[in-house]
Amino acid sequence: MSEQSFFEKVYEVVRLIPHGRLTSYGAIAEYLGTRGSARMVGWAMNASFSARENIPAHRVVNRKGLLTGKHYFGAPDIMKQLLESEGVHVENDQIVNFEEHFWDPAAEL
DNA sequence: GGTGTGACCAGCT
DNA sequence: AAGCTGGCCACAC
Repeated sequence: MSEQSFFEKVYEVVRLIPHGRLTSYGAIAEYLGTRGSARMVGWAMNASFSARENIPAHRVVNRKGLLTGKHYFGAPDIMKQLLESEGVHVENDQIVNFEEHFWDPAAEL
């Protein structure tokens, strides 16, 4: 298991995010044991577009529930529509009731 | 093999 | 109160 790269771990956790749920970079980083390196998770997401399989990166937002990486989806509206498509309300590039949709891998896994 | 980077987080001013 | 800086670690050149 530990043979896989850090990116692979992040990808798998992101894939395990339930439909209609959200999590933060720091939560994933903490679950992976690299709490101080939340940036690594975000960076892994950037590489996720290079990944062969589709990574639901739109389910990952920052601690404030803000769609920081929306611009990286190729269009600023894709991330928002993906979230709304899953029943998650997004307003002003921010998740509505983020705490309710928040999914903690360390708690669920 | 060293430097730079990066979709963050938390603390300090 | 709000803005800014530093720190953190893994990957690419």
